[in-house]
Amino acid sequence: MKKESDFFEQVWQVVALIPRGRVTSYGAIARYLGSASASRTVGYAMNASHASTVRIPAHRVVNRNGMLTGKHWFGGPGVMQQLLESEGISVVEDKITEFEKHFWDPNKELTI
DNA sequence: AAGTTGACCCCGA
DNA sequence: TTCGGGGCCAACT
Repeated sequence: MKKESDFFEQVWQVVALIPRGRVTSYGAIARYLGSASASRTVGYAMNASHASTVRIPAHRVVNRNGMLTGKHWFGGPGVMQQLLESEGISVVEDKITEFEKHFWDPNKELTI
């Protein structure tokens, strides 16, 4: 069988499992996949999220500081923030307020 | 095959 | 506090 479980698909799976109103970080996903230092690759996978057949809530994935680094990739500035606010997440200056409260760690919530 | 890129993360000055 | 450099992994050219 062809390895459907590409790194991208694994990332998409985790992101797709993010509950509404929660966010996670690239590093957390990378660790969940086993490659703790592959945080950069996780972001790269997000770039290819549009290739996935399922909708990938990439707006729920932010950097370690809770900053919306990839908002520009959503087709326009403010789109990512609006999506987060729509889920009850406050975003100020491209940063998620109370990021710790909204943080969702796959290693913690999900069982490997 | 080799070099470059990327929506990152960590440490030092 | 802000700024700079290094490291890590996978995909792209």
